[in-house]
This record gives sequence, C-alpha cells and structure tokens, in this order.
Amino acid sequence: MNDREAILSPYGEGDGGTQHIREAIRTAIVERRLSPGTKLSESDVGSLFNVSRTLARAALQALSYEGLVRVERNRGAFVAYPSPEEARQIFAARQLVEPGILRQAAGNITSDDISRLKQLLADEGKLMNERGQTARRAEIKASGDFHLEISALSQNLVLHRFMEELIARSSLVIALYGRSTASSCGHNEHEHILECLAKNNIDAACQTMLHHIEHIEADLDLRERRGVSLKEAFEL
Amino acid sequence: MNDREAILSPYGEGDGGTQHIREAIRTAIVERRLSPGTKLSESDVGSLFNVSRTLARAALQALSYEGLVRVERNRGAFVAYPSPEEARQIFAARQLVEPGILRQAAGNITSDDISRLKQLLADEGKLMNERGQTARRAEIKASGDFHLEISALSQNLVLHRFMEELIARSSLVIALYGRSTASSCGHNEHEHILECLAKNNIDAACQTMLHHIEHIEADLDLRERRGVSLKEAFEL
DNA sequence: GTGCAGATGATTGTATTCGATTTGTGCTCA
DNA sequence: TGAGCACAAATCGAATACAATCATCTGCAC
Repeated sequence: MNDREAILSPYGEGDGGTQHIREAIRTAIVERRLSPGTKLSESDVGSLFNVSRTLARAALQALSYEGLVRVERNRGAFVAYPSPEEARQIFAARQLVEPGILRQAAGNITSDDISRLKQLLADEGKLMNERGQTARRAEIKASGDFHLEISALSQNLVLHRFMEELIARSSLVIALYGRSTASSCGHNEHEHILECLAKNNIDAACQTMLHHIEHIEADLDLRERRGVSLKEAFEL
Repeated sequence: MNDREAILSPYGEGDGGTQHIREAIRTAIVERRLSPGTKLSESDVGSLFNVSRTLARAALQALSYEGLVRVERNRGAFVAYPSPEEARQIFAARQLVEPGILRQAAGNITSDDISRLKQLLADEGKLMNERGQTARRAEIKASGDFHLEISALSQNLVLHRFMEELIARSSLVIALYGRSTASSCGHNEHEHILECLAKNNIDAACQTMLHHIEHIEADLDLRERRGVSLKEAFEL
C-alpha cells in the first residue's frame, strides 16, 4: 500500500493533511468500517484527526467528487448510499472499460508482474479461509486491488484514476447489496484471468473478466431499500 | 446550457458560489480564454468573483480533481499544461470508452434526440463558417458538446461524468497541440455518426466514432514543448 | 564580476470567528 | 390531547486573521 501511494494520487499528492484524511476515510469506507449513510460531521472528522474544520471540509469535499461521500447543503456529509440504479451504472461502466484496460495491460505485462499478481492472489486466498469481519473486509479490499493492479499495468493514469473510483464505489455497493460471501467465487476467476495473461491468450482473459464482473453484479440483491430516499438511514 | 446544468453536476449541485466559480473557470479554460500554464492566484480568483479566498480555493481544488488545473504545494494553482503523454492517455481513454457509450446511447435514442442532435450539428456548422477567435472557440466547445450529448443519452451518470472530464481535457489538449482548424474535418464525421444512428447501424457508428477520435488525435502535434517543466510558462 | 547569505515581499496553508440555515424541543392554545 | 409556533442548539457556509513557505532582491565577500 506504500508504493501504490504515488500512483493513487497523480495530481497534487502533497496537500498536507487533507490527503491523509482523505485516504483514511476512503479506506475506512472501502473496508466497511464506515457504513453507508453514516454522518461525517466536519467537526468530528476534524477533531478526530486533530485538524481544523477547514481541512476536514476539504477532505470531505474531495471524497464527494469520488462519489464516496454525499454532501448536502447545510446538512453535512454522509457516507454515500448508492442507489440500485447507481450500482447498475457503476457495473455497466466496469463492463465497458475493464476489458479494454485488460487488453492494454496485457501489452505491457512482464513475467515479474505476473508473479507479483500471483502472490497477491495467494494472499487473497489466505484471507478467504479466515473467518471474521476483518478478514472479510480485507478480502473485499484485496479483491479490488487485483483490478487496480491490472489498471496500473495499462500505464494510463487517466484510466487508472477512473478505475480507482469505480473500484471504491463497487466496494461500497457490495457492502450494501452483497448477498453472500460469494465474492470468493470471484477469486477463481482472478486466477483464471491471470493464467490467460500468462499464456498470452488475451481474448480469453477479456471474456473471463466480463463474466467475472457479471458474476459480482449477479450476486447483488439490487432492490430499493428505502422508499423515498436514504434520509431515514441517517438517524440510525 | 441551462438544463444541462442538472446533468453536469450530479453530486452536490448547490455548494453556493463555489460551483459557479468552478463552472466559469472551466468554461474559460475549455474555450481557450485561459491558456495553459496561466497562474490562477487564489486572491485574484476570489476578488474577480467577489468572494473570499476560501471559495476560490475550493473551486480551484475542485478543478484540480478534473485535471484542468494543477495545484502545486506552496506555489499555487495553474491552468493545466498537459504533457504529450497525458494527451495520448486521454485519447486512448476516449477510444476505449466512446464506442461503448455510443452503443448504449443507441439503445436509448429517440427520433426526437436525433433531430435535436441534427440541430446541434447545424449550429456547429454555422460557427465553422465564421471567422475569428470567438467562433473558433465556440466551435471547439460545440464539437465537444456533441460527444457529451451522446454520453448523456447513455443514461449512465458515471460514464457521463467521466466523459465530461475527458472532453474538457481534450479541449485543453487541442488548444495546446492543435495543428490546424482541422477540427472541422470532424464535423462531417459527427454527421456521419448521426446518420448511422438514424439508420440503426450501430456498428458503423462505432467504427466512425473510432476513426473520428483517431483523426482528432492525428491532427495534434504531440511534441514536448518544454525541456524540464512548465515553469517558464508561468512567467509569461 | 560572480557567488553566496540574509532580508523582504508575496502567496499559500491552516485556524479561528462570525453569520446563516436547519433541526429539535417545549410551550401555548384550541 | 394534539397541532402549531417560537425559541434554542447544533451544524454548516464563508470571511478574516495569523503562520509558514517560497521566490526574489540586495549587499557583502571573494
């Protein structure tokens, strides 16, 4: 997670404490430690990180551009509560871009990359066998990381940034609408994609990727949880 | 441009004056009234819009997430000066997503949409025949608007947002590296795409779209303008 | 004349303050 | 008892103030 930092923040990496707060909250959201709808008060965030509201506000603003946080005027910031429609759009976008990204990545991949990815999958596999919330969380994260590694290999920062957003929001969606621990079924598919890449069978890799995303989405229970809006969720 | 506003800002549309400033600067950049490398001092921006530095800063920050503005720590904000590599990545991303978006849009398009788009192209054509900087600027903008209309028809906000970013940055790139007024050659291609859509010949539309983007990129003179950095550009 | 050191001015980074808006609570009155 | 209104608390929105950083300019030594 260390050397990724450079890739994760292509523009204005410094920005003092804002970036730090942003990353921390982002990770917390992706790992499900913050559940959708949770209120993120500027004062609370600020005091939590020992900074003023100014920086907290900037961080929350930044997260709202990624779609992870919803800011309502004069109300405050809340962890995003993606609607089923939003979820569908996110996965439609992934279906659209990921095969293309994979194709580009395949052109740049080295054997070193392949073994590194294999290691990543092995780690992911270990997590799968563990029980408990933290393992489950780490698993969600690791599952996303595979896709991010692929997009990094495409050597296209614009696309990589977009994928970061999509993966983060996907995690949120899975956390919300995920039916089972069936993300484990995705694990095999990750391996299969990697095998195809190793054999330079790019078309098969893309096919598998498409099925993979399809499977993830199929495991969701995309039914409206709320009648009018997510308003009620705040009070809990 | 009025009713598009709702689409343009899916999240947190209010945000007081920040959004206004952001739109104004964004439009100025896209229309080439602000050239790449120009310094955007927080105080200057603030006094220009009669707001405090706080709001100016927020607007610049927001623009930096779109890639239109570059913020350097303790240095300030500058209109982005995309590198040739960045330009290539932007167009690679467009090549990747636009055919897919077009395909989705084709599924939703109505005859009303088609006539509206025809009108848009007609307006664009008028601008092409005019001379002068302002006409050229409006033409650049109109050319991008066609692609944005298509992405709006895809009814996928996530993808639409991404396209907004790509189109805006493309304008910047064209302003920087554009060789001729050859964006006019793209006009015919827009028409051709629309004709294919009208005939429900989706594959041909996608093909044309790919060629179109290719042509735009081919018209660029993607050679590094600066040796070390864009530092010199600031002083001018 | 050239090069380094310190001072100075401008600009950004962050905190604090004041004002506006919303929400929640309790009171009054029908 | 319940609806409506008014006041109070909390939170956000924006502006201002202060601190830190960087760029430049000057002056002195070599």
